[in-house]
Amino acid sequence: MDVSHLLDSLNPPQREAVSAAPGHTLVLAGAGSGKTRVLTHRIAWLVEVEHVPVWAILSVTFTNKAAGEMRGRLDRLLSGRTQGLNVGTFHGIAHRLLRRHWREAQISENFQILDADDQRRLVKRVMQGLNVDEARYSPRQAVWSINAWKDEGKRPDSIETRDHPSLAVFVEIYRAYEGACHRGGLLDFAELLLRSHELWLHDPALLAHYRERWSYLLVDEFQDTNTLQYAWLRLLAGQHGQVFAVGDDDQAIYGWRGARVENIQHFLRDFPNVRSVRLEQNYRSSGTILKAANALIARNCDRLGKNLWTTDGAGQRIAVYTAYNEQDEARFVIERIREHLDTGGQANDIAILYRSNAQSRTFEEQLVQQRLAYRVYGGQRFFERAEIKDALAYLRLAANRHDDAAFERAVNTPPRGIGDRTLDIVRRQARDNNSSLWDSANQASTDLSLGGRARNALHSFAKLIEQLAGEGTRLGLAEQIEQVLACSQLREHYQRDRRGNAESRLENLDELLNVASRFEPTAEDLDAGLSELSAFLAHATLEAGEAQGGEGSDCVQLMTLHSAKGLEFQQVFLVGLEDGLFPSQKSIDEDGRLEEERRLAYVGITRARSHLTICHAESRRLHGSVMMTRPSRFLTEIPAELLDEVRPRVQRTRPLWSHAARPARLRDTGNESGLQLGQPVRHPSFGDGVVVSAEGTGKHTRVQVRFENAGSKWLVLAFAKLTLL
DNA sequence: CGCCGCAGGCTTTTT
DNA sequence: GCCTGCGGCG
Repeated sequence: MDVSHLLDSLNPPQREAVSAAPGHTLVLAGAGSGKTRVLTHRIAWLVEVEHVPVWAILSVTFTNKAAGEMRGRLDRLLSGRTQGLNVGTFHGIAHRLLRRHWREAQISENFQILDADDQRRLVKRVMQGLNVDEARYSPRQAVWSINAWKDEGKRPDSIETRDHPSLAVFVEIYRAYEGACHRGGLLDFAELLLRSHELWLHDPALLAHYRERWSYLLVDEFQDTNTLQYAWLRLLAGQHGQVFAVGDDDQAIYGWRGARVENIQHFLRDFPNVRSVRLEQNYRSSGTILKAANALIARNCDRLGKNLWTTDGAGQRIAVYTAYNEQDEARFVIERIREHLDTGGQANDIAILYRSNAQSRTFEEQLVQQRLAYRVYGGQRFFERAEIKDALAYLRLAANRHDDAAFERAVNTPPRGIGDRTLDIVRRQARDNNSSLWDSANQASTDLSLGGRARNALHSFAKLIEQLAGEGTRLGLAEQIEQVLACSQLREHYQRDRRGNAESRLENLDELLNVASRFEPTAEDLDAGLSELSAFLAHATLEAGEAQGGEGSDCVQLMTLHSAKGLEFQQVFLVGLEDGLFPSQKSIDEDGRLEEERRLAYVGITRARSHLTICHAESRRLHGSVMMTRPSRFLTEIPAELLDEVRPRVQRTRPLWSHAARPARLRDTGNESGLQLGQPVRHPSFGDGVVVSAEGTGKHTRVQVRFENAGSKWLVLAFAKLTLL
């Protein structure tokens, strides 16, 4: 068998991974080392050389984008022989599994998926039903706890609360929320995974079937798996399944949402005879950029250890610019971009990467001013827009009357005289009878606990939904949505909306019709028994779509470091490298969180192909007040000989501000209190520190002091016993 | 019902 | 500083 077309384009370690003998394989793939290539070629190898039937292969990714990319590459590599090959996200695969086995999983046949927003609302409702004091127990935290528990595979009964009474409140919320989800046929994202895991656990025959069926498992971004996903994979693999895991512990940046890098080590421990392969040759960045990345990441402990190298030359040094403030930083970056464009460069080559979304604003303002095309990643996605969710809520309700989340949304949007008073009665009744809002509303519209007007309103709402459900079954998806928009008067509602965005809302609704008319359920959807409507609704929630269009157009890209993972750009501007921003203050304050920030910096640096520019500002407006900043510790961790200071760094020893450059608000505070930003001070209990920010006047003056050993504190000047040093 | 004003929060994001 | 959500009022 001639396998040259699968191996020729690969380097020796890549080849080793792709052609690995049967068994488990761990590929530690450094940034830019061709991991997707290895994954796709491995699948092709299994199919063409090992003669594994495509349906026996399950390839799991985290994002739809990654899954789509993989599918596209495989189509080319296998020249279209990918019928029946399973490539998908953890959630997508779990979803299909549950659609097919809803009975065994003990869930409603036409269950709906809750997105983060639906989940938040529902948890809040549940908390109100339980009379939980929202000031003491925030809905935010409740949602977070529930998701964290689910990600750990825990149900309310298996959570130990004896030592933590306050935890018990959250467990009760979790329990009540589970009840509400069950009644409404609703599954949140984590539930998809947890349910399918439990489905296998409780149904050995079914598990055996899937173990038999999917005996070749491939996992991308293995460092991002959480406890539940790992358990899911391990269960599915069993004794005979072969796992091919690809990951990079140095690019693990999602620990804060439950990802466990340790799963890489667990894989080596839990699975027998894992062959591991390191991919360290980098095909993306210049030698200098790789040196910087290597030096930085070498400061982390507990690494599996990798050192990126390239056959390319050193290339340019990394430019470092010290700006006055965030305005100056943006001005500098945009000037550089102008230069690049003026010398014939493409805007597409350029990315501005930052730690937090709030930073994009300054850049956007100046890009607009300079009339440069740009695109900001992140933000609201298409199917998460209020008007879209409003329209879909009617369809959801038509498909499943007991969907309380959809009911809450649709019942009074547009306003039809079903106010909070009425709804509260409906909600209480639903709670008392353990029924859905729909049933409760229908009951309320006949009994006399409500006024006539409210009864009528509820009654006509119910009629509307029945009508949509009745006529809808004969219509195509787009017609069905059109019918919703017309009959519910949603369209008029948005037309009347004169808060300035009526136009874009209507455009979005039109786009919804477009999307719906183009939509076709996949073979897998149909296979799992989904109707066109259910498939569309699931698609809307599981693949909420791009946040912004303009994908193909030539523009500068702005995004957070997190969203930049997996991408590469000719020229990267890494901005806001200041302690407190990047690394973020929270990760400095809390123990053991710095390494993840450092990995984030590593991800940022390794996005650049040839030009990397790092910026930091000496002062920055953050949460409303101006802060003095220090260059990020990560900047000092890059060897100086790799850096090129664009402007000599201002001496950190006084004067920090020339009189003219000092912002007015700061000057005021400075004059009155005799304190200057940067002033070293001593506090009787916190020790020595430096004034980094100030606000207020007279006896209300508060200063922020960054103490050497006690972190940052806001102190009221009149009371704090500060000594000037 | 809908508008307005105030308080509180505030890193990162996918599914 | 900006956004969200809530409560009060017309």
